[in-house]
Amino acid sequence: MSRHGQAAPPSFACERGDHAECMRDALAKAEQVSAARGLRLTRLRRRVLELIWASHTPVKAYDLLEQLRQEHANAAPPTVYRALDFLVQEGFVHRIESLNAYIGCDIPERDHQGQFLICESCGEAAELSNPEIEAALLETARTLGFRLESSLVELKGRCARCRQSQSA
Amino acid sequence: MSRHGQAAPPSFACERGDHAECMRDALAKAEQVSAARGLRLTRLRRRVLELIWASHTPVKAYDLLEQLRQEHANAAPPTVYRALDFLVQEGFVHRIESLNAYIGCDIPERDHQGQFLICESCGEAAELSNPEIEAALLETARTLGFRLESSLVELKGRCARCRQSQSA
DNA sequence: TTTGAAATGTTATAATATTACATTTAGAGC
DNA sequence: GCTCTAAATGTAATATTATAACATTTCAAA
Ligand SMILES: [Zn+2]
Ligand SMILES: [Zn+2]
Ligand SMILES: [Zn+2]
Ligand SMILES: [Zn+2]
Repeated sequence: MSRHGQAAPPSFACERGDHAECMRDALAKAEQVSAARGLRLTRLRRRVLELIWASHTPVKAYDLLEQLRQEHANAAPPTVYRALDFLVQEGFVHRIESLNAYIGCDIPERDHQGQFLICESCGEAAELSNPEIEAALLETARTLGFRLESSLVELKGRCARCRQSQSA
Repeated sequence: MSRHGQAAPPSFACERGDHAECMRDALAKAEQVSAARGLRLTRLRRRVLELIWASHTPVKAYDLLEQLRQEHANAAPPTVYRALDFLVQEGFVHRIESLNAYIGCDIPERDHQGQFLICESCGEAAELSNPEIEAALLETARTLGFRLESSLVELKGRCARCRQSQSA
């Protein structure tokens, strides 16, 4: 239920009609996880997380800053970068390196790195966790005697919806 | 032959004793490929490529700029960024997104995206092209109806040599 | 030899991120 | 409740990375 239209394929990134639901769930989970870990999800950090989830596409630090300033006159770059550091550190958001942008993660309780599909047409990004990709990465590292600490996978192209709606 | 020491494992990135050889080969290949494609590998572009190959680790744009300035007083940011744009575009170098840095590619004749292993201890980076990783990425994209245009894989950790020499 | 496109020069500025130090806040222990 | 401390935030300055805009030069094709 709660689909946008009849014929359009679902968004690959968020299939719910109401993205605000995603946000509420994410914030609730962030509260939970923070409590469990003894972290301080302060008003500021929570608000930054909320602003990130409010967007359908990955958000840039200075866009967050601009939004913050409207409700918090003395917000400055460190304000947002510190909040982002915390949120990334704890897995509530991922940084997408190829975009210098941030996106919420809906499974912060699981320790992992993001793998992303990014549509260059609509700008949406979807997180994957494909065990085959992970296995191939681990195996490659192992073969080369490399101790893998972190991995970054960012795939760009066009999502199904954009291909369909734009004749390609 | 041409090994560095007795017991040390070879560098995972460049196993030749003389890295200058890598550079000479890369420049010769760049000349070849440029001629074949009707490209202008100008003195400036060639020099930037040479500076990139001269380093054992990925090089940052402003480090290149600083080096260029010593022999070319009016070098400015656009000087280096334009050369880099050309070199990346034509596949002579890859950009490593997670480092904001550039590294030479020794197979510019083959159209591909880099996949990298990056040692966080010695800073060296090695390009891979693991067909299993590629297959897993393609398959994932296909399954989601995504038309894949480019992919980015950057793996960080510690190389065999660093693990051995630093007791881990 | 003209001439037009590509490359480079030049200046300025945009976009992204961090350092350093001061102040405030929130919770632990009393 | 107080006190103390560590964490979080405020604040100013600056570092790093990258691009825009327009002028000039170079180079090869016609
Ligand atoms: Zn995630
Ligand atoms: Zn799309
Ligand atoms: Zn390559
Ligand atoms: Zn190493």
